[in-house]
Amino acid sequence: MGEFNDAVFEQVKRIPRGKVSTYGQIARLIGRPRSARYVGWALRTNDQPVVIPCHRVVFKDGKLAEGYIFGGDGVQRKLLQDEGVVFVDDDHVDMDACLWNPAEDGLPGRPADIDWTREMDEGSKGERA
DNA sequence: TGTATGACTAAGA
DNA sequence: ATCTTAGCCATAC
Repeated sequence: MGEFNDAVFEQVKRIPRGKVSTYGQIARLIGRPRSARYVGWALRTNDQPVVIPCHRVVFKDGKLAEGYIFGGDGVQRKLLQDEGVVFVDDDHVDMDACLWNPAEDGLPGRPADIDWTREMDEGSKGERA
């Protein structure tokens, strides 16, 4: 395994029930803002249902990954809905209401006024409008 | 060893 | 909304 994978799982496990995160958001949290793609790869190689709530990780636009491995089509959506996640249609989570804000759950040293819902790249990291 | 390949995302067409 | 391309990590062969 590697630090990258471990860091991914560490962050995914922090996603609270009823909320979702995105691949890109996880990537930024572990300091690899350009590696969103490999977050999915990490989860792929270690699907531990329940222990690691990877069903709470979705696309930035709220869409669910198509080739979800847990059990097939619709399973991920059902899991999320059971947790209280709201869907705007069959394939899209209501990101406006359900996107997890990492700065909200007592993370030390992280200003609460950073807008984590916005994409950031290396250059603008930590800056606010 | 080297290469191919993915549960992504932003930007441009 | 859909399609392409670049970016860049861990694995499988």
